[in-house]
Amino acid sequence: MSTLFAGPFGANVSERAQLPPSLAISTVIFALKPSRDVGKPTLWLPLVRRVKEPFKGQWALPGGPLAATESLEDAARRNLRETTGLAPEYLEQLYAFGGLNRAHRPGQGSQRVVSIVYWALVRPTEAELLVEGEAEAENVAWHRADTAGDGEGGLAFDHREIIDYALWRLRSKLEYAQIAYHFLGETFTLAQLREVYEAVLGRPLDPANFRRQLKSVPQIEPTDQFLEGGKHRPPRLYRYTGPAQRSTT
Amino acid sequence: MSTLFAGPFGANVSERAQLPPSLAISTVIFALKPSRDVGKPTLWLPLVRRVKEPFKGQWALPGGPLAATESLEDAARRNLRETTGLAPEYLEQLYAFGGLNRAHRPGQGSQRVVSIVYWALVRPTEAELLVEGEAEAENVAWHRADTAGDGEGGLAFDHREIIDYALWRLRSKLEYAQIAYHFLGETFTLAQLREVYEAVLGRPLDPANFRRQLKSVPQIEPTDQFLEGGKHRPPRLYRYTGPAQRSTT
DNA sequence: TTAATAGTGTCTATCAGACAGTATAGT
DNA sequence: ACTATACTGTCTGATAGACACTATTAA
Repeated sequence: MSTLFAGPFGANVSERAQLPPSLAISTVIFALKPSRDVGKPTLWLPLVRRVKEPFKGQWALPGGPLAATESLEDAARRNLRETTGLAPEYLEQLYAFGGLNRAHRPGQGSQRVVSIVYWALVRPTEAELLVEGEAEAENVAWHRADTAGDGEGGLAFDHREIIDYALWRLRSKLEYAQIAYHFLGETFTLAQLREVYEAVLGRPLDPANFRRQLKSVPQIEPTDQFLEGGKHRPPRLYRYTGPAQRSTT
Repeated sequence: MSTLFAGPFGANVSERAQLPPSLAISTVIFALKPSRDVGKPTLWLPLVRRVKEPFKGQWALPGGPLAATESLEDAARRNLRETTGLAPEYLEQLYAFGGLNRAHRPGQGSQRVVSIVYWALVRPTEAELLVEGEAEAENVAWHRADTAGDGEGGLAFDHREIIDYALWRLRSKLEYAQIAYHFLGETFTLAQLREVYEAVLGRPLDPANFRRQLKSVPQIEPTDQFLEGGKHRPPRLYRYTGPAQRSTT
């Protein structure tokens, strides 16, 4: 606290002190997409290019200010729809970020911003909406979750750290909660579900043990359909019949 | 969304729509205190009495507005110190609450408030500061966490729901993280630690199994001291040597 | 027939819960 | 000696990881 007014930017700090902090909502939207580099699907997320300073031209999480007549979650859904055209079924609050120096480049004064960040999981069908979608599509693009911003001078604001935190939360939650289905379609094979786990956790899983564990979950019901078209024995399709969204955290 | 402007309070809603949402910080402070009703220690928390409308005279979580030059966590610590005199060593963000109708009694218009809520665990020695402490002590009092506000027309705002959510988070986190020590002093017996778990989880635990599990945690080191003064065989005192605060969530 | 994945069975180490049994203090 | 709690040992059922083995399709 005592170092707060020290340093070359003291004038900016005291200037900012006059303004009340403003509130913004951002969202980390995870989708599983096949990656050319790796043979297996990996985690991707849509980012929007900044058209204004600060960080003009750099990539940032979709988001915007909080309107006065909507709840936090409604604001997240609206911003998502407006900026990327997505309407994810799974949406949960991640964290409120309120550090002092996150709204501007170091040394440039601007208003203090507190961001309430949500995270979402979308299916491939939902993710396609983005590709065909909006007019401003050239300013929205998918990036790999683990490397977004790497060779481009980094992401805007503290969004790289926010994504890393969201990745950590996704991994933690996947291990004890039933959320992997939100990456997949209505029906899926156990191998597809295992690919989700492997992509998120970053390590291979034993197919036999994975099958045994998942079969003990009553919410995963086998259908009488099989996935045709593969080169080999067609796998059975399963369906998730549990609640669409689990309780918070 | 379509029902937002319906109903008898539409005028208030549109009035609020002109104002930007304001930001507040509140904190749920848990302490373990012996309870007269039950023989065992139970969870308590300090509440402050509202001196202004809305909810004047009712009990509320300690908190206040966010100053422009402090981080969210600093704001939580400052509000805590000012309202209750407490300086907890364990402090973590709980959730950001931003529903439309949480800042006022139903039917009374007022500005929209978004609250970022922190939760804290304090030791008995820290908790005593409150008793002797501040001048406005008559407006600060300890309440049982599970029943606070029950026979008094309820707590102010949505604070009863916030406390219930914090209780749920505390129970969840206790089961997989090393946080129970923050309720205890520098050294403690395994029976005391077990009492913390039993009070938080609300169920008895087998002393033998609890001992075996805790002994497999290297951060819990036995001292060569024993707790004298009991009526029976003196138990060994242990010390927690891990990091003071674990990573977020 | 072969390749490749789907799916089953089984062995083992680990661990949580239950609980019997021993140790040691105050009274 | 008695009692209450501290502390240890052991049995059992459940489960995760490793991995051998069988089944079924397309080419």
